[in-house]
Amino acid sequence: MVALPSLKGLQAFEAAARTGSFAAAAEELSVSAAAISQLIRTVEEQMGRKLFHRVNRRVVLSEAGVEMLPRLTMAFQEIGSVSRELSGDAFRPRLVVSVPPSMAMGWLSRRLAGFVASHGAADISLRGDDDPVPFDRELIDIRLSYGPHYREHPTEEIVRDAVYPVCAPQLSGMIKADGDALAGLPLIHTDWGPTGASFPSWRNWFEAAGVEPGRAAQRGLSANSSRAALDLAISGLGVALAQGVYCAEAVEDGRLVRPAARAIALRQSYCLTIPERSARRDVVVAFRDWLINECRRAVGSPALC
Amino acid sequence: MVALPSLKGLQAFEAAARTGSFAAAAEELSVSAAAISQLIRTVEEQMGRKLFHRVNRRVVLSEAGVEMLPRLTMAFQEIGSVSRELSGDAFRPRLVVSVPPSMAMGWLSRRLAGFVASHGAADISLRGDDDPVPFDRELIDIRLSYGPHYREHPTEEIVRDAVYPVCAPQLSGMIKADGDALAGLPLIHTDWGPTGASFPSWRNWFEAAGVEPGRAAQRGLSANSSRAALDLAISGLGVALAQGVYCAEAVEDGRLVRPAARAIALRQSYCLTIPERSARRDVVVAFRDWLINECRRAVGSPALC
DNA sequence: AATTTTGATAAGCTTAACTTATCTATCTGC
DNA sequence: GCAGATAGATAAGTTAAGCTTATCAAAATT
Repeated sequence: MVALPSLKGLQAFEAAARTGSFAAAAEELSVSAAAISQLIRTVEEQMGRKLFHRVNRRVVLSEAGVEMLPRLTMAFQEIGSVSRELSGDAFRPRLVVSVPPSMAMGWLSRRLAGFVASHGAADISLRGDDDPVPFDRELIDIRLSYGPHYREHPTEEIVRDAVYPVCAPQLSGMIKADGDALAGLPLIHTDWGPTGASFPSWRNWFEAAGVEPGRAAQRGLSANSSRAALDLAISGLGVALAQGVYCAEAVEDGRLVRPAARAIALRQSYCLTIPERSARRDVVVAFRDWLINECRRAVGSPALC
Repeated sequence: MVALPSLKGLQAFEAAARTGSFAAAAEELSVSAAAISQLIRTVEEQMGRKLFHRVNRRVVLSEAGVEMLPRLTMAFQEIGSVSRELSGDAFRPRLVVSVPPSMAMGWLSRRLAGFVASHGAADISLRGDDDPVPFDRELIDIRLSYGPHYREHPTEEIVRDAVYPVCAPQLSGMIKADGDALAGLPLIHTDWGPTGASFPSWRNWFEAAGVEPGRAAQRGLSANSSRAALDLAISGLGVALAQGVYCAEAVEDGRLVRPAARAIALRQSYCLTIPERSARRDVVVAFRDWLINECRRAVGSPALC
């Protein structure tokens, strides 16, 4: 940062530009109107550019001023908000969590109450984002993603998941031996979305099982999210190829069964990325530990076949 | 804003916390170390809270300090960046445009060069977002969405689109009379996604055409985006139900034909939302005019049947 | 053990930031 | 059209926020 102009000057400009009058800005900052006038003149000199057009004892923002105002407003608002929280007697830490959209919707939001219960209250912002996420612009504290993107930030592999067939118990009557076990059952295809472009399809599963898929692997229902596919499976509409994280719970409590044991490990692990700046914050560390635990518990052991 | 503590004090704190040392902060801000020490002490007194733990002639950030540092860093960076742009001899205006993901990918990114060519250079950030979008956090200047969300910001209806069947010219050989024209053709189903939850399906189209859809309306290919559906149609794999904006161009240049004339108007118009703060910026106004024009041209007249 | 480094504190100085006062152009209400 | 109010510019003088230098002490470094 070289030769930053006076912060007070910029603050005066911001207030004057936002309110549209030097007088109003003076009132807002509890100083005299003359002070505002001088500060802004100084900034204009330092910048070498007019920020206001003086016309008829009235001021209108110059183009440069119009362009820059929103960003300054945001910055000063953030500073004000930080100081207010800091001077209050207690502050709630903020935690910005980003996960793939499919997780944000059901899986994580259902479990989040558990974290809030076991740790203190925090202002948690849960975001469903596809990679890549803008860590700095959004001040994201922790990101869960499939595979290690973000070489520029410390990243750890959490757990390697697998996909395997699941269906409702009613459907499992038709099961024969592994391999062509699924011959008669309707298949549910999942459109994994951008996050899971490399996820196995039914075709891959049949290949791994050493079975000629026949026509079955092409037809059937399809859903455009893991979540939707699972719901269809639970409703008994077919066999879905599901990730352990999402379905292990339902398998354990009996809503789903595994008509065939073969699982295909995903090519990459789930990864946790925490930018340097957030790594030392207590909430972030606590959330990291909690999340890793939840992920491993969710995947469970049954996935490993 | 009541009793904001000294901006310089916060700036000193930010630099010291980020670099981890008063001495380094002093160097960065080109002042003496004593100045930093005093400024930070003052801020701590005003806040009524320690920001650093003094231990052994060394300082470590307090919890409060750790929590607040990233936000302050971002705010001061933004201020620095604004001033640098302002004091440079020319500044490129920033323009943050948000559209539904399906538009960001192909439709808009292909046309954007046209805007850049006809107007000056600008730092354009093109975002594909689902509604609702966080106008203020992201400083979005202009948002195109399907239907009027955002009552809190000035919003205008741009154009009402329609969906109609399109297919590759090779497929159109099998066309009979309107109505059951599509009887023999494979249908491509589109998963409109959250943006277009209310978009018409093939079932709706057949109903509007007064034809019993039979089994055809249920089977066939499906794609999880308008874009993908159109690509399939152009490849000759079937008839897609497409929005005018996306397909009018391909219809005009002959890559697609309309095997049946009936179109269904969408329930809502495309809407443009521009928050107050951005409404007076030149780039924003120019982009608004350009975008409206592009949308209307893209929809074209053939949609209106 | 000597040297360097880092932060705290004190005393005093500089000047950015502020106030008050005065002036002028414009708008408002009769 | 004329008082009165209003908004900003400018000048001159004041204040205190912010700065420096100097000194000290604890630790780390050599």
